[in-house]
Amino acid sequence: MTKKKVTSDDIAKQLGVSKALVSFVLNGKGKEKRISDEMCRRVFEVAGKLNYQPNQIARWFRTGKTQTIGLIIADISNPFFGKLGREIEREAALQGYKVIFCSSDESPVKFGKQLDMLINSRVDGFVMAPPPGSEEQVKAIEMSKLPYVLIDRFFPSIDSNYVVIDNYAAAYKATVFLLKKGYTKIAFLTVNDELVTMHDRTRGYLQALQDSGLTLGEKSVYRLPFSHSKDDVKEAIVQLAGEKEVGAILFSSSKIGLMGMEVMVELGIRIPEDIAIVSFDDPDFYKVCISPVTAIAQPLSEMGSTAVKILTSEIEAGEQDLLSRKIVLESKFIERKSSGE
Amino acid sequence: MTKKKVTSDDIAKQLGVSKALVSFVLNGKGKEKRISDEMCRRVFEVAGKLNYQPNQIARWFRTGKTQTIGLIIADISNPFFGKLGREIEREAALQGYKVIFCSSDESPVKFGKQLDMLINSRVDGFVMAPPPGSEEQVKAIEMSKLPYVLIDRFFPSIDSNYVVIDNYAAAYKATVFLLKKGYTKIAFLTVNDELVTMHDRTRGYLQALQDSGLTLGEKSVYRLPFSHSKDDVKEAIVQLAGEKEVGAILFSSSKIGLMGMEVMVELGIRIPEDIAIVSFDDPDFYKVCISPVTAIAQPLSEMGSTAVKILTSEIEAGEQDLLSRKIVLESKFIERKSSGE
DNA sequence: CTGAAAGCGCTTACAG
DNA sequence: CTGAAAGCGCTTACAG
Repeated sequence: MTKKKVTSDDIAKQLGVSKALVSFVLNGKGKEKRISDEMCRRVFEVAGKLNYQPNQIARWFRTGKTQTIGLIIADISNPFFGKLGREIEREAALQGYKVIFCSSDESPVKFGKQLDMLINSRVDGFVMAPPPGSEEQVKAIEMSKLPYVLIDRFFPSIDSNYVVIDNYAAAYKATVFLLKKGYTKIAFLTVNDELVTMHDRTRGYLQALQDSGLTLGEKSVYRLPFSHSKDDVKEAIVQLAGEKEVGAILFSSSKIGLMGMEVMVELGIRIPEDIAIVSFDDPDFYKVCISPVTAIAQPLSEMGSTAVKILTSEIEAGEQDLLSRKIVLESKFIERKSSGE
Repeated sequence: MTKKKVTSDDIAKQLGVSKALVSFVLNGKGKEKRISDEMCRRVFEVAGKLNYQPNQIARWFRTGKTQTIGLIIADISNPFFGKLGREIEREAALQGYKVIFCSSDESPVKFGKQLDMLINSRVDGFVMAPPPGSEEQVKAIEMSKLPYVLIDRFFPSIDSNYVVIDNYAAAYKATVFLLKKGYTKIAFLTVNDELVTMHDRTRGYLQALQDSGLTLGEKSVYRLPFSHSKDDVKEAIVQLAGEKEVGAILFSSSKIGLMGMEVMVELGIRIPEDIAIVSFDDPDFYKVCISPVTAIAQPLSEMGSTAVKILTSEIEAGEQDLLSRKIVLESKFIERKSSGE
């Protein structure tokens, strides 16, 4: 168990050849460079005997590639991003990439700093869910010439790769579902409505109401402040349950759905007897909630692996495709008890 | 918006000085090296004007430090590790480190590969929750001379840094709590009992039963197979609810607790009327479960930040402390409805 | 007190 | 077809 790191030069010296030859052989270019089989065999033999571990940093430095992906999501402790992150890690590993995780907390400033840090760390590319109001930061990536794929969100003003679901259709469908159940007073509780992703959900909801001939309209969309706290949710729910006499609520994410349920439990509002609920996202625990939650499940596994595949193909192509890949996947509606009989 | 990367040499040439001087100034060693204030000012000025971004890889290569921590947990999509990972990321960022996330899926083989990959990527150290049976892999880290801190778990056979909670005491307390509620038939559902962490929970549970004069003992400990599926949990629960006529179950983790509740919902077993439950861990959703879950909350924030602080202090000290830091934190018992009146 | 030179460990273009 | 040499962009020990 020696302490000294063995380098390619050590192998070369021991064999009386140049370290260039060692490098060729170890990188599988022996054939290509017409190095004799016997020599190749001996290089591998000595490398194994010395337990040679190439210094990756030297390689990165030389090649400019780090085999690293920068991932920026809102918050890794949010189960939605946890599942997504897991898939991204899995697919990246499959392709020989490691991933640096960053949580932006939906702050454009933090996001910008993380982006700079990752660019300076010479990641090969990014997968990210940019926070609201971060168009400038995203555009600035262009300067670095690094490829990136947006996930869960995108900006209409930026022509980029992205992987999202059809949010409009999903919200429309969920709202129609509640209407068919007989609910007429349906509220929509959301946050980050500036993001297309979220706004498409709002649009889908409103359109479904309109198409049904109801005119509750805008009044029933509750846009929570940017950094929403449980108190904000509470205030909204108190109003909805009280004067608004709402019969059902559609939550625009599981994070807000969870907060909503917490508040309802505290206030003694029964689900679905007093108020029925449907929620975007489908974390595992929705099955065991106070009333199992009717959910709009996103194909997180497919979203994550698709994003990574697009990214690595661009990294390996050496430059960005002229054509951005814009992937829109379908979600799955899962009925449970929270939406009533 | 030029494409060419600016290097420290560009700044040096423009000022007619050596790039060494530029390096000194930019690294805040101007004073130390007695470089005139005027020169320092000009260096910063030109660096700003050229929008100089030092090539971190070159720096890493030169210094051998990457300002990167390797984090290996079981599964980032598990809320327990999600919260923990979030705290680790936060504290690491505070200290100027980025973190590469790896999920081992509790596989020693995968874990070993991730370790090798991270060592070759020259991370500065590790924070990890090693899977059962990975003693050899952990010991192998010694060869790399890299510092590491275990989290949530440790191996009695390895003298290392670690941060855990007092699992024995927590399980003991939870069991006594159930006994005081009047339950006499209490089962303990667990997995990975080979890990001290988990085994300490088992011991605490058994000791509490013994101290109370009850002799249900071993028979009520259900050790699920290593890679437990919902079917395994179902089988156990069916037995417990049926012939065993158990009145309460203590779950050894939130992952298994969630599965347990799913099964109970499917089987129509009411909580706590038919069977009361208490669970280790306290994910957010425990508050809104079918019956809000009485939980043993771990201080995840403190665990994460403590682990990172120990690690970075060792990284910066240049070598491992002779004394391993073994931190045992307290957990918090939170009573909710799932444990009955 | 200041600055030129060496060198980290690879890969690859190029000369023989 | 093979191998010696250059060079990636920093930092720091060392000579002046």
